[in-house]
Amino acid sequence: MNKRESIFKTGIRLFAAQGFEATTTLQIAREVGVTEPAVFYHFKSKNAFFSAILEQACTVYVDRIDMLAIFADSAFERLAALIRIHFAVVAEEPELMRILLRTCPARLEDPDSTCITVYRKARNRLQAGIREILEQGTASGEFNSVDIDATANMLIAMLNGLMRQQVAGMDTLKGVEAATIEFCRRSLVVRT
Amino acid sequence: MNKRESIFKTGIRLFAAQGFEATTTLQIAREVGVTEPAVFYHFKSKNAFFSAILEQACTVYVDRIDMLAIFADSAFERLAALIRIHFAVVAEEPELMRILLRTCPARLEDPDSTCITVYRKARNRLQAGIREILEQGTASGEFNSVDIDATANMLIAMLNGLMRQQVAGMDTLKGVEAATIEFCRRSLVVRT
Amino acid sequence: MNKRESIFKTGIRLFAAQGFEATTTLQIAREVGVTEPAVFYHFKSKNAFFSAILEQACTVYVDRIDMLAIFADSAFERLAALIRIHFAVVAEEPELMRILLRTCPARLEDPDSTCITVYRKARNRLQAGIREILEQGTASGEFNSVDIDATANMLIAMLNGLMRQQVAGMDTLKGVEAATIEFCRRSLVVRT
Amino acid sequence: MNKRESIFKTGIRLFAAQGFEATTTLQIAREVGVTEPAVFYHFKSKNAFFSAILEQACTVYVDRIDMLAIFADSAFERLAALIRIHFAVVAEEPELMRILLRTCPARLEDPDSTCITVYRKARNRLQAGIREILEQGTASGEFNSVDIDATANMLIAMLNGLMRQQVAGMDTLKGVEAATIEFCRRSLVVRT
DNA sequence: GATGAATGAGTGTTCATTCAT
DNA sequence: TATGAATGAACACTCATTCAT
Repeated sequence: MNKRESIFKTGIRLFAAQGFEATTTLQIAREVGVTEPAVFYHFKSKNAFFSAILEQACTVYVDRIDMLAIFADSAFERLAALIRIHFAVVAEEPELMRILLRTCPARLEDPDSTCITVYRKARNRLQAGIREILEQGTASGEFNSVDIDATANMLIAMLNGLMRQQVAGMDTLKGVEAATIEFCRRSLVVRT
Repeated sequence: MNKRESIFKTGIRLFAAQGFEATTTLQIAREVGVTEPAVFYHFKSKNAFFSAILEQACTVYVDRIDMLAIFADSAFERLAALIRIHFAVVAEEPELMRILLRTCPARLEDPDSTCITVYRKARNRLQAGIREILEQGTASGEFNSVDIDATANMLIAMLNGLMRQQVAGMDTLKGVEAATIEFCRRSLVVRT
Repeated sequence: MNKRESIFKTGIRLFAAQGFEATTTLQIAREVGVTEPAVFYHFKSKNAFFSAILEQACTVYVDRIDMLAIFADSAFERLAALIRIHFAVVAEEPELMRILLRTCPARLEDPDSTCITVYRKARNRLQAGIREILEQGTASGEFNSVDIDATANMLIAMLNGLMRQQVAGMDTLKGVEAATIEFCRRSLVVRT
Repeated sequence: MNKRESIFKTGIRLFAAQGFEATTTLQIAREVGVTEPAVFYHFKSKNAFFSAILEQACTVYVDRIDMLAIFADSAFERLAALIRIHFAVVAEEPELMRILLRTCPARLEDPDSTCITVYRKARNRLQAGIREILEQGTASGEFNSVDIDATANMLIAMLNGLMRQQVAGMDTLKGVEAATIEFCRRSLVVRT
């Protein structure tokens, strides 16, 4: 069994549960069953360790967003898929998403890591994806006409808020996903 | 000038800018121009100090939510007012709201304070308010029929996400507020 | 009794006996009878602590060199006084002089302190003093003519070497001082 | 190419540049291009490694001193040769001499090595050599009569100081060597 | 001969907190 | 009210060294 892997996974669990500052390298080591320097053998520093985890969290998220490219039926179906993805990724990787959402921007600027690059990619993919959906939808007449920039911003905030709610709450109300999709459908899709 | 007040205000500023862990009592004392024990004279502990600030943040927020009771024209107007309030309170008290939003749940369970009570009151007020609006709107035929619980949850998540976006971003897109209101209007209000 | 003073004196003793790296802040604290953070309360860091000590060592040394200005009888008497001073200062403050001599240049460049300034002042005073003596002696015909720069350098090296020998050896041969003075007299003073 | 040799040479370079404590075995290994345990394969411990280097430094030095036995023209010529040798050995092996001069006595008492033996031999050879020169010179009437023990000590201190000056300074004043020899000639050689 | 992994024992430093004054 | 001095407990991190492979 790979000890580096164990350390990594324990790190994810503890950082997710307690946050970066409240988690000590000694605690991680103890839970894995190694000594503290072992953590530093596998990862250059606590910062670098956290960055590696954060990078994976970003990667997991970005990968899901990128899968959307295939769904091209209608603008609304793409939006619905985007919403579903945000619920699904929290359900699948709740700890990584909790870390991703809780990480304050200051930590991202850590010079030890390439993590900020991945983080920005995640943000940009989402923003670009939503804007594209709105543009496609309004251009084709499928959607009511809206202020694209502002509505895109609002939708990002909404998805962010929903993920946080899901991540925080132990009770995952399944109805929220459906309600969100319907809410958007009524608001955006032109009635025939 | 009141020293307790100075300490309190400096605490708000620093906790908002750096978070709880990254802010030290020594730093607060220095910025105020007193010595460290002076902070402990006025506040029992760092936790208690932070709780006092957090309580004020909750109070400020709850007070705004409670003001809504007066606006009773239509269900949608109440919802719109609620949205506007969330933008307004961030604009008026950005530091307090930043503290409120960034505070991780673990910190709220501090036994030193009554802060969690106020915090839960805030959450409950909002939840109750939104549910009431949705019930009123659907009952009167003003709104389309929706899953009230799930939609209320979604709206709370959305407001939360929007506040965070506003609090984090230096660029306050004014259009987002209008876009959000319009988004909700199209989704909820029955077309005539 | 002043604890800061105790820490300072213990620092001198231990740094002199063991050097900078081999002396730990914990050890200093224990010998004083306080806890480790007490050292950091009185001195910003181990570096800054050492710099303060080094500064005092430089000051003690510079003060002795400066006293020489009064002795103005003959060039040779001034040189003899300079030599005597180097023996005397080691006898009076052996620990400070040991620290001064052992300090490697790298440590002097510590940005925490003004210590390098004092150190350079010490070097320059000595160099200027010796050159002045040689110039005065050769100009007045009291000394044989010599290469002033090179001879000054040699004399500095000799004084340095003698101080080290004195500082290192527990057996302070009193004869060395006299032998050194006579050695220089025979070499420099013109025979009549 | 011999790896043990590479490690040895890199050790000399780093110990000379940074001193014993500030040089880590990991750093040595990396600069050589091997892993840390490789250093421990070739040398029992860091102490033993350093001792081996120190021993070579001593040997190099002792060998030069011993060469002097051949020069037997006059007492003064032997002394001049001794001085020249001290300048030459620094010019030829600056790193080894830097290590030799900077090594604090505590390190020499390492029980892992025979290094102290060689070190003492170096000291004793020099001391014996100088005393012999002085005895020969005074006995034959070539030198003025001096306190032999004390003058020998002074000359050792002087040579030590000069080596340090040479080792520390990047500016090797060639004049110093000549000035030193002339200084000693004037002081010791009886005028005819 | 050499390495990857791991460790025991420290190292300087920080921080909330206390207490006599 | 407020401070100077001090502390207990921790923290991230380092280093020489070991050992199975």
